[in-house]
Amino acid sequence: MACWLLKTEPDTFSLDDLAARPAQTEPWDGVRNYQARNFLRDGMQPGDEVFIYHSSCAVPAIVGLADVVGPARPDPSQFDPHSPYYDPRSDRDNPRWVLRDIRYRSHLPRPLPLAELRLHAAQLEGFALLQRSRLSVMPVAPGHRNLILQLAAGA
DNA sequence: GCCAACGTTGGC
DNA sequence: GCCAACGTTGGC
Repeated sequence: MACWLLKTEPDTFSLDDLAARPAQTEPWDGVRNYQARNFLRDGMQPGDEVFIYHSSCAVPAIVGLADVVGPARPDPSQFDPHSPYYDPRSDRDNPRWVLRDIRYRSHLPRPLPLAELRLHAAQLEGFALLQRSRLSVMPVAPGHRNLILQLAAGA
């Protein structure tokens, strides 16, 4: 079972917001980057594990865990002219953008700040989050996943 | 608020 | 198909 990381701006939608949703589940919409889209659409499987990361905030950090629920499906916001995610060039018969439904699992024992992850850069080599990547959906290698859980659980 | 990184757009 | 200009992300 694969592991992923999703970025979100907590001012817009936080882990707490996810936990407060009906069925603690939210359509993860608004992804408008092709590489991220491909991970969402082609990489993820139902049941996969997801780290939730808070970006563009006082302490950017990995804050919790969630699960992928069900298959990829077209992101309705791409067809909504009033949505900030509207894409007039997307074709209804061949939608360009997809979303996944994401269900809350847990908060980490403590948030794990990006600055702290950087202290372990050697062990996290290849982790897209540390390479100033603008990717909002990225894979997490098993070894990296275990280290993250270990750090969040420990000192 | 600054600015570096970097993905996307569009002229040629 | 190249690549410069542009816009956005996101840490600091």
